[in-house]
Amino acid sequence: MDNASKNVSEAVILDAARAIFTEKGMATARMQEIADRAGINKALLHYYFRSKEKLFDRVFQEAFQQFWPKVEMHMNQPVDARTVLRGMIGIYVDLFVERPYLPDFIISEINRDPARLEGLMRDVGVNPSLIINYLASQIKAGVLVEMDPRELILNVISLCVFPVAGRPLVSRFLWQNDQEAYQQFLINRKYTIFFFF
Amino acid sequence: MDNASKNVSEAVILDAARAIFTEKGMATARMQEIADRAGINKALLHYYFRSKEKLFDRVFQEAFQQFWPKVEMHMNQPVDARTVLRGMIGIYVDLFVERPYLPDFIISEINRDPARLEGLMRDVGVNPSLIINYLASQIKAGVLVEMDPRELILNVISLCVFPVAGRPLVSRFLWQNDQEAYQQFLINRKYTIFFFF
DNA sequence: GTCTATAAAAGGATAGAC
DNA sequence: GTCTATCCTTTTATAGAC
Repeated sequence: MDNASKNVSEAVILDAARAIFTEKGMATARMQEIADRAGINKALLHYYFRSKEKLFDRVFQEAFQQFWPKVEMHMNQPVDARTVLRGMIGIYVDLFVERPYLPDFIISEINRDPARLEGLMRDVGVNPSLIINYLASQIKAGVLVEMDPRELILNVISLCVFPVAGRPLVSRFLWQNDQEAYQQFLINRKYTIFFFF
Repeated sequence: MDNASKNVSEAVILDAARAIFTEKGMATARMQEIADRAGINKALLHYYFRSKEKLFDRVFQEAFQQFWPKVEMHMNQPVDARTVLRGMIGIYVDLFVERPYLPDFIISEINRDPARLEGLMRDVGVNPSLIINYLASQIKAGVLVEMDPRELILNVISLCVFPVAGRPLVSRFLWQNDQEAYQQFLINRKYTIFFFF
């Protein structure tokens, strides 16, 4: 199909779909709402993407990719492991400041259909053993705290993800709904999380 | 209404609704599926609880209560703060081993409708300042690590919640889908999380 | 490629018999 | 209290004109 012949480009639709899907999830999102946001008609959605499911798949794969930051780049730099770790935390904190709905979106939809994972990992080209082996060697060398490397990764991600995914809960319970203060706290996490390791 | 006149008790329906709602969430859950699981007819669901929304509210309030463990009990015991903290971690680990869908259920539904929080906190009688003040005094006394008490609580809960909420993701990525090993790891967290503090 | 109008399906809710 | 049958609304998906 010729791209020049498309007036409302796929990109416009995908932007709208991304916003609605990540905020509401597959089950709650409505095709009508996506069409409205894209400034087009419902029928046109089905013209570009045959079904809600197919549109969702596109959006979700892109979101899943975001969630697996390219930490491999950092690993090859001539810096020590603590700097790599600091960089990884920074990537997540920045990502979630920009896209706060991402964590709960990924978690919920994977829980809804875990079988989806296999295809995603293949398509996105994820290779966890790279980072695990790197951390293992650095731990053995005494550069990082003594800990199972998988547990190290899991702890870092836990500390990055939950404060964002559980934001309404946490900001209400612990910050008395002071959204400014909580937002600042989340940004500062770039440094405070690192103190643990 | 007379309880003796009920053959299929509310409890049976609530058990079924709890299982379906916590696993699939409000939007994905189907009244038909809840009825099937309870071994009854769809119409009977509406007889006991007028609507899906009302049935969901009952289930969700009960789930929300579970999520706010009664740590106040522990605080009044003549034990040091580190023991209280260890007890709090144990409560969460045990709860999530028993009800693994709880964390994502709470997080997702609160994100879907944050306004719900106010009513819930009133009904359940939550008072966060109790535990915050207790931890603050213990930190000042040097019993616990130097840290904003709210951040301390948030970190503990993050480390307890994410490994469960993100289980399919984490067990596939980092444990190569070895469910037995991952389950054992989750149980062991009762001790490993505590090492951080 | 984009629209209006409409079909088709799914799912929550009610009527009425027993 | 429990069931079968049915209604009604919502929402996805398609037909067909321009």
